[in-house]
Amino acid sequence: MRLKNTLTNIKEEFQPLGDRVGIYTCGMTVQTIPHIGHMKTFITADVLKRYLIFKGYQVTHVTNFTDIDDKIIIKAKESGEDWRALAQRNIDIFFKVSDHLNIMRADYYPRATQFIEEIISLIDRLIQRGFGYIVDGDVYFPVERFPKYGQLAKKELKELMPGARVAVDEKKRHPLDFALWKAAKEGEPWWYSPWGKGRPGWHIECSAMSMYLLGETFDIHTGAEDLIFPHHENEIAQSVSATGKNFVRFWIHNTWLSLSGEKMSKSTGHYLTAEEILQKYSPQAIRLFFLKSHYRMPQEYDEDRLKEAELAFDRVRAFLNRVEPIGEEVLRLTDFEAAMDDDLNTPKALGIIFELVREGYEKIDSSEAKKIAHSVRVLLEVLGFDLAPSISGREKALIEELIRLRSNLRREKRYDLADQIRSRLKELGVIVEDKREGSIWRVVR
RNA sequence: GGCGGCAUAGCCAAGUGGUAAGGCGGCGGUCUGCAAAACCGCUAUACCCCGGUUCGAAUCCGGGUGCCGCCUCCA
Repeated sequence: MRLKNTLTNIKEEFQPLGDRVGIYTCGMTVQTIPHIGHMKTFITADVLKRYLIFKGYQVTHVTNFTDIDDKIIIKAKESGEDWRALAQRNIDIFFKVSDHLNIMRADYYPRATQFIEEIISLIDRLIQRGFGYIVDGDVYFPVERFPKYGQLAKKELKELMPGARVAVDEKKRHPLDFALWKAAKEGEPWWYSPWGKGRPGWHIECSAMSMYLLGETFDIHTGAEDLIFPHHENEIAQSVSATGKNFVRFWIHNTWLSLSGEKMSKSTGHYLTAEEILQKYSPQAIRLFFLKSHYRMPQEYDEDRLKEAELAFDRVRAFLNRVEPIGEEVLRLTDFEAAMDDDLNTPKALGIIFELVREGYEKIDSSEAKKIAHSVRVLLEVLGFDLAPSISGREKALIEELIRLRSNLRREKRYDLADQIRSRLKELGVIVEDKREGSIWRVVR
């Protein structure tokens, strides 16, 4: 399997370091509820993880929450809510949305505030080794002391334009030095540290938590491309400086989701929440919308594309509804794996699944169709599509009773009533189709 | 100023040297009480432009144009 590594900018053959594949996904700063753009990142990581598991790897997956930072403090102060309650509320919504989208739960969901001790000892280690300096209770990382600074983002220290958009803090020795620890101002939350009361800087938590849970060198770190600089660059600088070891072997970054041609961003308010999108579209359609485009290609949020995905997935679901899956063998598996092995080419993999579906329809009443149904099921599940029925047994029995009644009406040519039942069921999300051999039905949405 | 990404049919989107996957839409047909679904056929002489390399290029090289992003917090 080859994965495009941001560090080297080429597709590299992936081999795990040890028995288990360690994956760290940069999670949310829980100052707001998740928007649809966030979900692209978590679905990308989900597909990578599911595919690795499918290939037989043991995976340890970590997704963090940044539950303390400037904006959380500001927001809490503005609303009068306790900052912990605010963070928890957003975390709760994240889980609700994430589960709804059938994103596999990570093995660990560490929070910055639960790792203060580890963070402090990591900062201490950095200071001991000369990679941290203290100014008025703040601790900064001196980027000039790390020769490879900029290697991930392919930036040269002297070519960067510090202060281009934000005033340079005169406390720092170099404008790009970043805070490992921030002294608490009046009224802010704080923890005790050797440098006084304060809180961790943004980047250090990810180094502390990932190394604690996955080891000082681990396999895969994922996130959206906007985190490459400075966040991931800083993670590397801190971690390597503290341990003297390589930090992450594969850096995987997905693109942003844009909205009306502009980046979707919570700081500008230019975004749509995940919850509102889930009101309008099925989790499967949303997943299909994302996977139809390669994770590293620019993608625009577009309602028409979502509607399209809904129709396309409905066709697949209707096939699986009609044909009982039978068999062991997964057809087209070699093609599917070749696509996925090539840096997770989900658009190509989906193309293979759609080809199978068409072939299945062609041979709808044959045993071949049953084998195809089994194959389609397996492959869709590798990609994380939830194919479980969305209705209860009682609902199913009721619907089938109505269909039976309607069939009798049709036999008696009482089409007015039969059509009424059909259109009423449609309003309720149950599609009825009359075939030569009888009526079939399925649930949409 | 530096760095990176993208440009393929009506729309979305794979394809990185061998003659254009897939999805949605559209048109014609089969089937059908009607509807729907499904199936069949058609829907890019062609991949932003110009030049080059090659037997052969959407794919490689050079030069343009356009759009987006990063160098602030952001998934």
